[in-house]
Amino acid sequence: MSRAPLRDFSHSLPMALLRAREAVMSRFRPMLRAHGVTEQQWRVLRALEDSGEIEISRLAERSFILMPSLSRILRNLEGRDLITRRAAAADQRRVLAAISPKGLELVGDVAPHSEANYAAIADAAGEDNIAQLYGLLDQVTKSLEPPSKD
Amino acid sequence: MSRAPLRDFSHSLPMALLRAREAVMSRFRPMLRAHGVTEQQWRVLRALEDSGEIEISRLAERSFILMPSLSRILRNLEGRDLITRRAAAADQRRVLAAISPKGLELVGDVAPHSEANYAAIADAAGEDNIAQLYGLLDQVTKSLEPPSKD
DNA sequence: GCCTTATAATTAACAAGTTAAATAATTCGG
DNA sequence: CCGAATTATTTAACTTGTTAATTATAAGGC
Repeated sequence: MSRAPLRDFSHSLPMALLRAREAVMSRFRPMLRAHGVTEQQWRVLRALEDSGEIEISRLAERSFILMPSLSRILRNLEGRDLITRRAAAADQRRVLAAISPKGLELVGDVAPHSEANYAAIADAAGEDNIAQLYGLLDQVTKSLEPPSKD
Repeated sequence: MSRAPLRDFSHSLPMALLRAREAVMSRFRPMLRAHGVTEQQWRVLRALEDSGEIEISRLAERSFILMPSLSRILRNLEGRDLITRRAAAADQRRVLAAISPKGLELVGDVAPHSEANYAAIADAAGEDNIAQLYGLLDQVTKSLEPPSKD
């Protein structure tokens, strides 16, 4: 038998994950765009609403956005008065971010549409499949992450 | 009971997919980088090796890269003599791309490392989990895609 | 109290994602 | 044939991802 060629191109795990993510996000992006926020800006606003004022390093972890990207996103959101930033009193290196009233208002406007989308997705794909997918994704992700250092 | 707040921020399907994808890709990117290609450039080269000379619209579908991005990537790869581009004889609008000998050589160099990485990932996450994940991703993706128009 | 080292955040530089607009070639109706 | 509508690709403009370098502040050793 001949040497196995490269894995069949259509069967790549990163591609399958990308495709699935795109299938989901394509249902969200138009709605977010209509409200003037990108997917990542929305993640940041949601995370800030969830956490209250928070160090931006932790915000980066929670929203799963790298610091350089987050830095630009916060500059943008601050410029639109959707968030506030201030240096921490105890340590001037640390920056604390918080969602503003205007930001809260935006989240309030967008949230119902977001929830409706999630419901439509769960309906189309099947609640059970989604739940199973969550579980499997978490499991695989954890097994691939390097042993955490704390 | 109070109105349910927004879905728990940590339980978003797009985020779970993004995290899983990042867990996988973080094992590939350094290796690809060492060979001077990005993840997307690698996808394009692999797709071209797989398909032979092909219309770039179809290449976009296969590599799951939007045309504007692909256009830039092909310009880059052509500039490095890793691929060739030419107009189709029958229809001058269409552009055909093909991998070059130099591109094939690069793929040959990178492929063993890529395969080793896949094996390590399958080992770490469990073959069964990966297979199950593939199936579920395909299923969910298909159920969310709009009914194809052909 | 200094000087080195470490840490938090930003900036830089380049590649890619996303949407819209522009360009160029083809098809189609008359 | 000829001009309007279509189709394939590229370009434009803006945002984000990725890695490396830079800046500013804090912590520790002496």
